[in-house]
Amino acid sequence: MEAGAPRPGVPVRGSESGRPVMAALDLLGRRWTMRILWELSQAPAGFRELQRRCERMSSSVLSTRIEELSGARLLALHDDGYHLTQLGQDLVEALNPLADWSRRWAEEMGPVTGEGRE
Amino acid sequence: MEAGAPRPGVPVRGSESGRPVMAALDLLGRRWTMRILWELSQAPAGFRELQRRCERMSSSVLSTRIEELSGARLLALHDDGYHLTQLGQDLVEALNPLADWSRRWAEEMGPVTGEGRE
DNA sequence: CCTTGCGCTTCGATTATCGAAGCATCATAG
DNA sequence: CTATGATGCTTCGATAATCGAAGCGCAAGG
Repeated sequence: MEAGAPRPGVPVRGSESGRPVMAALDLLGRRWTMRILWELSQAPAGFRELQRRCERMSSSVLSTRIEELSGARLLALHDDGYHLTQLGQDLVEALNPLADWSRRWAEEMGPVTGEGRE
Repeated sequence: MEAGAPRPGVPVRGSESGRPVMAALDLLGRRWTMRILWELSQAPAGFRELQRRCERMSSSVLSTRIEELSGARLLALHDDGYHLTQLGQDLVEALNPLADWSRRWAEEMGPVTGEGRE
């Protein structure tokens, strides 16, 4: 059985507080979740195509994540596949500063020291 | 053995691309990571105190996370305990829009149906 | 009928996380 | 010196999350 998607106002994995941001962090903190949102922000996709785009993530997990994200009203299934809701798009936008930060982080960490591959 | 902290420029759990933002998402996507950053942004804390603040998270995981986050230069240990680096503080700030979004999300999801604890 | 693609489920194997116990160290007290 | 209690951190068996290949039911095409 499913524990269900985290929702604001309800205690959540890793936090008893039920504060919205904690619920969000819990939802986003699950594997593949942010990647799915990112991919769908680029273009809608059906189940199998989404799986392909996410480097062949496990279908069982994709199924679970779709359930959670649908329940959280971040995405929905149309004729042309899954796509973000307005709420979902807003979330992706809220994540933009993180992308900016990560670039600065990359610089700070310097050109890959040590055992960089490639 | 440790796989090591994700670092920008190096392929990462859930992404072969090595794009900085994916490395960041991988790092943040691990359990307790964001919570640890959040707690340290409120005030520095030693190992055991940090564990207490995070609702008694597993010490083994805390140890692992500290290793990862230190390696990523987001926190460091001083005499007064662990505390965020500048980079770490910047990350927490980059996460602020997420907090804003989560409040709107909470509204959209409607007044907690069922047994909400407010 | 046969094949292809679809959304999605099942289930055994692998990995991540948990959590109680313990180790080594330091400080204070007796 | 011993004892006690705090620290940072590790160990390891148990549980939960994730993986991934196989398959189901359905619809469309040949």
